Amino acid sequence: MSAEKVTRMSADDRRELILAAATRAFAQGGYHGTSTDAVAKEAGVSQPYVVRMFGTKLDLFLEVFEHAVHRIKAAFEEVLDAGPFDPESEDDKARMGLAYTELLRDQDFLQVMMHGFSSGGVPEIGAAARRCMGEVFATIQRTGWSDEQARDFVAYGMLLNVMLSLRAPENLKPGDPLTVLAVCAFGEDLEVLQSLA
Amino acid sequence: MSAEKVTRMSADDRRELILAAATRAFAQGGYHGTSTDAVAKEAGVSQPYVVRMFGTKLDLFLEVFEHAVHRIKAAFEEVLDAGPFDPESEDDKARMGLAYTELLRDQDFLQVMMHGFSSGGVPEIGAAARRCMGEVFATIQRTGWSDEQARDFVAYGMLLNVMLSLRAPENLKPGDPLTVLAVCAFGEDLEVLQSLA
DNA sequence: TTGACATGTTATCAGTCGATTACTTACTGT
DNA sequence: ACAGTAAGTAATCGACTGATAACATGTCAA
Repeated sequence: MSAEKVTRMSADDRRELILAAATRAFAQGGYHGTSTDAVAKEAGVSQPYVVRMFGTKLDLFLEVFEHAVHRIKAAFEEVLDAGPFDPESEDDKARMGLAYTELLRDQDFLQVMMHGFSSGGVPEIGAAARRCMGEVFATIQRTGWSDEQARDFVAYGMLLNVMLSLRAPENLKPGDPLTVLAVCAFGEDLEVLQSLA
Repeated sequence: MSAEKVTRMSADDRRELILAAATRAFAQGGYHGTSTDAVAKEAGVSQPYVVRMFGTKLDLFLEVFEHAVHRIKAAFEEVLDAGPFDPESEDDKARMGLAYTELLRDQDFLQVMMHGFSSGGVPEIGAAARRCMGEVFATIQRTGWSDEQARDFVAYGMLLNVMLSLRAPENLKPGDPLTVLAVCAFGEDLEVLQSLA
C-alpha cells in the first residue's frame, strides 16, 4: 500500500495539462483516429473527466486545433513585429522560413494543423480550418510579398507538413527518391529531426 | 412486391465497382473516418461482402490509396511519354501543371492520396505513403528538373490538395484572405471546381 | 436437369467509443 | 471544526464498428 499524498490541481491548470496531452495524442492519430480515452491516458486522468471538461470530443479537437494554428501564426507575427520587413530582401524571407522550420521541433503543432486541414469532411472542422488557413495567409501577406510569393511560401509549408505526416525523416533509405526530396525540402534541419526521433 | 430480375456480376467487375465506391467514400472521411458499411452503402452491397472481398478495412484502404496514387502518377507519365521534354521550357512545365489540374476534376483521387499521407500514424499506411510519394517524386524527376524545381512542383500540388481538403472552392466568401489564396492557387480552374460542387 | 461452384445476404458477435450519472474526496472560507 | 464547493473517479449505457459464420441463390458445364 503506497500512502502517496493525492494532491489536486486547479481546473485551469488541469485544463492546460489536458490540452497539451490532447495535442500530442491528436498529432498522432488525428480527429477520427484518436479516442478521448487515449487523450485521458496521455494526460493521466480519467476519460469522463476529459469529456466533461471540454463538452465533446469535437469541442476538444477544435480547441487543440485553434491553439496549434495560433501558435504557428504567432511564430510569423514575431518576425513581422520584430522590426521593418522588406519584401524584396532575401534575408527577411529567410527569417520567415526560419520561423517555420523552428516549429519543426514542436512537430505536434504542425501535425495537429495538418490533421485539422484533412478533416474538412467534418463540417465544424472544415469551417475552422478554412478560417485558420485564411488567418495564416493574411499574416503572411503582412510581409508585403506578392500573392504568388505568399502562395508559394504556404505551399512549401504544406510540403513540409506532409513530409512530417509521412514520418519521412525517421524512415529514410539511402538511394530512395523520397530521401532526395526530404534532403532538398528540410535541408540542414533534417538531422535535427532525425535526432528527435 | 417488385419482381425485379436479380442478376449477378462477375467478382472482378464487382471488385472494380466496390473499389470505385470505396474511393468516393474514403475521399470524404479518410481511413479512420469511413466505415466499411459506408463503403458498402455507396457500392450498393452488403457490408460483410466488402470485408470478405478485401480481407480487412486496412487492405481495402491500401488498395484504394495505391490505385489513386497510380492514377496520379499515370497523368504525369502521359505527359513525359508523349514526346521529348525540355526541362528549360516554360511550355513543358505548363503541360505538367495542366496534367495535375486536370486531376482536380477527379477530386476523389487527390483526396484519397491526401488522406493516405495524413494517416501515416498507421504503420502500414505510412509505409505505403512514403513509397508512393517517392514514386511520384521519381516520376517528376524524369522531367530533368533540378531537385529544387521538382520539390517546388510537389509543394504546389500539396497546397492544392490541402485547399481541396478544406473544401475551399465551395466556401469562398468575398474579401476573405482564403479567397485570395484560392484564386491565386487554382487560377482559372477555380470556376470549374465551383461548378462541380 | 442437375450438381457444383461462385455470388451474394442475413444474423450475430465481441470490442470500442463517446457520453451520462452517481459517487468520492480533497480543499477553502468562516 | 465543519459545511460547502471544487476536483476528480467508477460504473455503466447505447450506438457503432469490423469481422465471422451460416445460409441463400444465381450461373454454368456435363
